[in-house]
Amino acid sequence: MQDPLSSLPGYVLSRAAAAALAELNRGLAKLGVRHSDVSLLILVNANPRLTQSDAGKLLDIQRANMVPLVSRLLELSLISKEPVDGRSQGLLLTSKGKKLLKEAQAVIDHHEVQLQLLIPEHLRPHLLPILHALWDSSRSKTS
Amino acid sequence: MQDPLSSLPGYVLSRAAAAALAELNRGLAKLGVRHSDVSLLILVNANPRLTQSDAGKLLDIQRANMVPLVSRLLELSLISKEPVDGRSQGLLLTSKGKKLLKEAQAVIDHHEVQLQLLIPEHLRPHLLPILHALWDSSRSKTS
DNA sequence: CCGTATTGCTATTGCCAATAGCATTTCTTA
DNA sequence: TAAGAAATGCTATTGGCAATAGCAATACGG
Repeated sequence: MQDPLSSLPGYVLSRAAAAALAELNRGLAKLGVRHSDVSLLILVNANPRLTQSDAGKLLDIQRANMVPLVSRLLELSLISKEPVDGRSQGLLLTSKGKKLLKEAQAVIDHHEVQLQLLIPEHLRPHLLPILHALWDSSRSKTS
Repeated sequence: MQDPLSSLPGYVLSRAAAAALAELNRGLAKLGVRHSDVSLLILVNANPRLTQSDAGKLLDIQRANMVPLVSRLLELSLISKEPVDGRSQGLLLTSKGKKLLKEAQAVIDHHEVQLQLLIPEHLRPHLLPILHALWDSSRSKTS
């Protein structure tokens, strides 16, 4: 059986990412959240009163698509909104949100460790630089 | 602005893959196909009379999800079906499919080259081994 | 021959992203 | 300061892709 795809870095990149994401979501499912939820929680935790729009810019999620994401976290009482001015509202973690984030962090930490363990030791230091090289270029285009 | 996400390999992996995929799809859009279409075309080209089910196993796409994909390519006359036995049908590239694949290959080749160019030269040889390390582990779980 | 597995399919659901458009508020600057 | 431009949050819709459950027809194996 010929498999010309597994020699294409682009293809393997997608598959590796999909596998990692699926694995992460399996871990997060226990907490009732998805990876996108957690990425927002992490961001809000690090930047209290972050605007929904600004969070979207960092996460590369468009304003329109932030709405259901934020609504969901509001409904779960994981975040709250606090008016900043007449149109913007700063996001904050509730105590429930902080507690859940702590649990999610444990899941993520474990996930990241597992990821590293998959890679032969001598290649491990190169993982992040390579991925950043691939990602950062697209960032300069987008923003 | 704190960005705790960009130090997480798992997160950066997803973003890098998403960026690469989006870029590839931009290139393929001119041809009226998507990356998933092309991955199937490549596979069928390398393995004529491949069964839809077997292609799904290689691409990690479930049988049910292969249906719309194959239907689309049939409708575009890029592939054809040839009965193998009472239930299976082998997939074949039509001449139109071969022609389009050749154009798509050019797009992909260019895409893969660009990908490599983003990475500092001394890291380039490590790209594929690292990605395979991440991907292959999930393959042994799945199959 | 009979139970089991396989193949292709329908139908539905969920997640995530993209687009277009809208009302409100803020900023800019002439 | 008034007027145009930009930002913010939102609605509504669409598309791509994956997951699940279930079905009919066919093939396989003891």
